[in-house]
Amino acid sequence: MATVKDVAAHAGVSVGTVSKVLSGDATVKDALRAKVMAAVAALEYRPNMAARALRTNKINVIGLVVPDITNPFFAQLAFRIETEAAERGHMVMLANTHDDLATEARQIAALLRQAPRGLIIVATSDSSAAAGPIEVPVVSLDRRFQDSALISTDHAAGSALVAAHLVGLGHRRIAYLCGPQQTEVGRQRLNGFRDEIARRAATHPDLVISVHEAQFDYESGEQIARRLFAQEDDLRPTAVAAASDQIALGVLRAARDMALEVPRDVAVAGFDDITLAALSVPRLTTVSQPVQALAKAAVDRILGAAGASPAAAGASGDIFVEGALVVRGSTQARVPPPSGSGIGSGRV
Amino acid sequence: MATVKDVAAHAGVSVGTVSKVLSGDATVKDALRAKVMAAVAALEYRPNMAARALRTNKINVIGLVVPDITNPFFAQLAFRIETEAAERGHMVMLANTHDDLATEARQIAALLRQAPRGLIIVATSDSSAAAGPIEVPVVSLDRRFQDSALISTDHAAGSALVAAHLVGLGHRRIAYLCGPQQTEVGRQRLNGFRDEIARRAATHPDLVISVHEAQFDYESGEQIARRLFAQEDDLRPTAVAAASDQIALGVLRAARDMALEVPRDVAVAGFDDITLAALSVPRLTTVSQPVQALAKAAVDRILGAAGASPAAAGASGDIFVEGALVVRGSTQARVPPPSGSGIGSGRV
DNA sequence: CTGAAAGCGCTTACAG
DNA sequence: CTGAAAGCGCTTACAG
Repeated sequence: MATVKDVAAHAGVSVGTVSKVLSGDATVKDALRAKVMAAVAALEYRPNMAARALRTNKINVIGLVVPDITNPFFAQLAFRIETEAAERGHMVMLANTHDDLATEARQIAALLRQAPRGLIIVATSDSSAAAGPIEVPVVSLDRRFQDSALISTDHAAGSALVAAHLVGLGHRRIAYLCGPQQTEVGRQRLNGFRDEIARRAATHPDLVISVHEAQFDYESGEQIARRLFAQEDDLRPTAVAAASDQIALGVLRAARDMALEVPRDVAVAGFDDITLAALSVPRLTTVSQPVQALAKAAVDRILGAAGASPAAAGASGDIFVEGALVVRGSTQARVPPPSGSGIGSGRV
Repeated sequence: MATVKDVAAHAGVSVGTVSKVLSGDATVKDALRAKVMAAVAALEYRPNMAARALRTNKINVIGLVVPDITNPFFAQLAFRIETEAAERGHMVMLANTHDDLATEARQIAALLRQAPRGLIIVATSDSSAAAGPIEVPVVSLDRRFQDSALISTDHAAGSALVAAHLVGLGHRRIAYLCGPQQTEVGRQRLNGFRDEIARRAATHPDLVISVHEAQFDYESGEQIARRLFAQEDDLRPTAVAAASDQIALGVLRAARDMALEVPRDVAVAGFDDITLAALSVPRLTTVSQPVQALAKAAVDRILGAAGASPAAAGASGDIFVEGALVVRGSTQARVPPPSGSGIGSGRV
């Protein structure tokens, strides 16, 4: 491997000049610059990153910590983060914590030893233990790590979109299958949904909501839905919104088993827009998480936003990005939209 | 950050001794070792990886190049590789090529600049262009990169397992939906299936196989299956094996649409064992790829197998790992097993 | 068994 | 505008 020394000799200049040319120092005269560039090309010189890192004490690497890259949502985040980082000349070091606190601590320590530009951490679901001050920028993604700033989907706003959609379709008896209330995500999604329903109840006095706590999984969704669907027709909800697509898929299964047709007999909506949501029968109305925006915000935080909007962050430094309602076959109008709202008012 | 110098001063020894203790040099006397360790603990000393890398010219990092980490199979490989590497004290740098040749070349160059221990590459589907000699160990995973050794599932053997399973269940009229024959995977899976059928035909003269080329996707599977299922009962295959789960899922859909019950009217089997395979109705019989063994073999190749089996590699250095047949609800016996084979002979 | 010293490849004040 | 020199933190022959 050629070094700056070789390049300097080949170009007939000092190593200092080579270094300046390489770093784009504007004070180098064009003639010298050209000679150096020629030598760089001739020798196929590639800078030694370790030496540069030792000298400057920073390396173009971002550490990414996730519970399990096998989770499709985390894989999507990782994909976007890596792509964004690559565009800005940085590599990504990946670490899985297996959703285990001790492993998380170990992985973070290992990452820190590489002296990365910063850390993007999707924390383990157990609240993460404090682990001594970290000298590089750290940002939490999706799940908060210690007291670092959080970047996540605006779960409450997303749930509100679903609530508004269902009410707009004419549903008045709605069941909400919330996630575990000891999780922040579970709470925020429920709050957003309930608040929006409360707002709508002002103009729709007949609006009724029932809330049922589920796990974020298929089974609990199916189980709760079976109970709901076993009720008489005029008690049964006409729409079921779930705190996750997994739950909603379970609801879909229960409906099919109990000979209820979706969306004719009951509308169903989820949250997350996992791949399966577009493959179910019928396809699932849901809220897609703004993966790319989340990834970009996280990388911007570490590398410094180049022309980004620092205003997006609140005083706490937290950033919440709005998801988008994706309307598919599992929801449809119960009654025609009020004539006053005009043609197409049912679209979102 | 404390340095070796600080530790040396704190322990009252030279930096050379500190370094020796840290590297586990056995010649250091216990008394000194203890003093050094105490200083390390007191100062919370953490070695500077950049300095170590500069000096030794190697860094405990493995580069991993995949087309797209969002692909569940690659995500699983990445998860296992990272876990395996972490256990051996190494970090993983992740790069996505977006299945684009130019991006692949750029990502590999970027990775190489970090002077990693080696590169594990899942090549882009287009044959990868040569890109100058690479100085570190490189191993291809799943898809061959240039002329580097390949580690992959033994696709032919896996297909043979499916063929043997179906014949063993009593099927004599079998359709095989192969993958694109310009892909190596497509060819190997077809060859393995066809060879096993040919072998069985020796003892089952009535065994008939028809082969139909599909893409590795849902749609082409559904489309071909519709044609197959439109045939009269005594021409229609009693079993359909597909070169991928995606294809098989399409077959399942076609069967449902045409009122054929799986597995009663027709047995269906796939390949890959994607997550969806265990969620379909009925659940899909398939071949699971030995992800963990593949990952371990790849890491062993880069880091040097600690007590592994070098004998596993052929002369070419290629390693093929056998997948496992996973029997689920989509296949079942057409006829009782021959009495000679005893109870339970139908199990695999 | 331990220490002193060189040197890995780079960047960065500092002279000139 | 360019060059000479120090030094980042570590490891490793080499003396002793």
